[in-house]
Amino acid sequence: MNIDFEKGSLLLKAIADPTRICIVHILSCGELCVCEIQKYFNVSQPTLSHHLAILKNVGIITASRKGKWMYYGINREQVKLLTGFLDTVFLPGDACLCKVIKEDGTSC
Amino acid sequence: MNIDFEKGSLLLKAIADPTRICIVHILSCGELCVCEIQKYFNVSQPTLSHHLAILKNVGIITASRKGKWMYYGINREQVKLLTGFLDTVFLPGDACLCKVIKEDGTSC
DNA sequence: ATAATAAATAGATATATGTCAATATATAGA
DNA sequence: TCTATATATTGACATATATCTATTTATTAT
Repeated sequence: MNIDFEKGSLLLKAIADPTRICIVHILSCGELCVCEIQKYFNVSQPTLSHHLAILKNVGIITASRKGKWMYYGINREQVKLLTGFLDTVFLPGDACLCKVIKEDGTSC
Repeated sequence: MNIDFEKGSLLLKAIADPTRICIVHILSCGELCVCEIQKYFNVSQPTLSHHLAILKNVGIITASRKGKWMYYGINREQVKLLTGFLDTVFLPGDACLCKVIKEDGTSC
């Protein structure tokens, strides 16, 4: 069970933005369409769309069209992957990469 | 108990980098000096110093000089703050900001 | 078909970030 | 005090990111 720091970083980067972390917070109570989400923020529609695309690309939110509206919602499975990743990262022990040295001499 | 998305984002940004998340992982087993940490990575000494400074600035790692060496280690309290922040962000319920609208009409 | 609404894409721009080489600072030992 | 070692700082540069306006695409209703 190797830790994928690249993948983990992508997940973290996706939520490491004030607007995006607030988006997922708002969505944690249930699905919302873009125009509903937008009421909570002071950003343009394209900017919001951009943030939603970033969150969706890493799988932390889902998107489903219902008529004219695109509904976004939290993907709890991916959230679990994220928290699990963090747990592993901060867990000391025999599985830590400080015990492993790769061929090039490094370990990460 | 308000959620500080700006502060949370700073914490997340600090670890949302492949090198830095690996640094904290390595440090999770115990304190190490810079030259020991460097063995695990393929980056220059100034670059590593820069990453360590970022992690230290948000309080996720500590620094203590011992003679010529600067030892860095995990700050478990700050890690708890981070995981607690994430728990709150993803927790649905009455405390969610989707129920709150500020004066300017937004909520985040 | 046409118009209206919802959302995404394209293109531009300013700022932030990660990296390195060169240099400076700090500490210990001779 | 001089030298060697450990780490930090500076300055430069390329890439990534967040944001906007303008436009396009998708869907529904008239």
